[in-house]
Amino acid sequence: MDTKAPRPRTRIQTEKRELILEAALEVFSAHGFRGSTIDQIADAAGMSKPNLLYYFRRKEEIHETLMQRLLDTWLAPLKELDDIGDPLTELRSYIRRKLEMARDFPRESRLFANEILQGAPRIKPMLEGELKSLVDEKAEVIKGWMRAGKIAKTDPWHLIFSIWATTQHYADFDVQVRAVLGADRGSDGRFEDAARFLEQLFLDGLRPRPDRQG
Amino acid sequence: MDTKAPRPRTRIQTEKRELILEAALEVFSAHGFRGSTIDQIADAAGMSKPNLLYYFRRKEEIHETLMQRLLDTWLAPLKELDDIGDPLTELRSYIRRKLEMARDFPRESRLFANEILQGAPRIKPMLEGELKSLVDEKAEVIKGWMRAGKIAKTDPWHLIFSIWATTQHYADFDVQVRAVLGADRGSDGRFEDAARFLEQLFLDGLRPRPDRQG
DNA sequence: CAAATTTTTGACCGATTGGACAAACGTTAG
DNA sequence: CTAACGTTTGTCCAATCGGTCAAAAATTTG
Repeated sequence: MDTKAPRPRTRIQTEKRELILEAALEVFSAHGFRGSTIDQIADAAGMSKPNLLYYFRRKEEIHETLMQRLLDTWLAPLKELDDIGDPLTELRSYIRRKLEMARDFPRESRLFANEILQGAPRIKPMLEGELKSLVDEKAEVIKGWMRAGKIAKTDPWHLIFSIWATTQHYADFDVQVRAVLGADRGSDGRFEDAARFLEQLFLDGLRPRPDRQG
Repeated sequence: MDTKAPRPRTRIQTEKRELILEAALEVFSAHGFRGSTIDQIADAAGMSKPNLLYYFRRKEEIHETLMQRLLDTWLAPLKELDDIGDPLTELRSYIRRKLEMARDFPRESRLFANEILQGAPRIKPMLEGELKSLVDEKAEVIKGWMRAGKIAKTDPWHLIFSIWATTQHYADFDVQVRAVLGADRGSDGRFEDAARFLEQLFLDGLRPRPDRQG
């Protein structure tokens, strides 16, 4: 005999769950897990607390669902880092893609940062398993490029870290970036400036070199 | 007539306040402000909650005191960035100093990261005032180096951001770094590897160049 | 020593929190 | 229409939280 068949999901259930997750992303990313209350999320989703708890039985369940979705989209750019094509171009577009994600999904970035900052209590196994495997695999690809003389020889793991750090910084430390750049420069051109800077940094560094064009 | 003269501090007061701040740093940096309870801090400090509240009347008072101290030590390395000496050497030692701080004061780094992540509710004025001034000033110094052809021309503000991001990453995302590097490489040599990598990144970038020595 | 002052504690309080629950309401299929 | 099922709400609860308070204990001062 089979155990309880999991009921199919209603139209309303699908919609409302989506609404809740969107609201929860907003709230969790701004205040962290413990800093957020079910009431806040329910408010943001335009429903009552008991109603919200009808769709997600516990606060943790919302957070878990959110994290699972997040991780897929979050690692997608790295998965796309491929051995085909010019190495420098590949890296450059990886950096650009990560920077675009920081611009377009800052809440997701902050949700992730919050989790890691607190010691990753809920996703440590994933970090040590899935994430480590993926990074190790891509590190091998990068090592290949180095052996082939296509890019400078250096530590591929720390290279990946530095790309994560510099790009996500613009989402996670957004308030600080805005404050330092000021109202004028802190707005629209910000990400284009960052993209230009990071490209130059990762390609050529700071050591002055003779102008490559007249 | 003068208003209440603020009583001088007792020996016990000085000691116990220090004990509490140390405990609070541990707890706040691990769980964030809202995620931490006075009981946790009192426990970590080896005293009862009412006893702790005898030295700091409110939870926020502990956090404020902690933040004030933090900011001084946190900005010290940037303040030391001086116009004397070789620019590349100056930048290299700034990076090294920041990396050492991430290694030696990871809790302070995480406390700061927590505050910024949540939108810097308690220190935004400082970011827009003191911090912005300091960064603007140092950006001018760096611009001078660029005009003099001592380092490559690029955006000095984003350069500073990238140094902050890459170095603090090793404190704030420590769990992730450890998980990805694994138990073996995750331990001692980690910071030396990072230092070597960052030096190479910031000086020469990734574009392959002919070996500078036989 | 004794008086004054500082430090520590146990008991307590009101507010907030995550969550339970049954009853009411809405929707839909036969 | 009506029975069955899905949805929503008001009310309630126990636990936890930040913080108070008076009184006990320890320390300092004369």
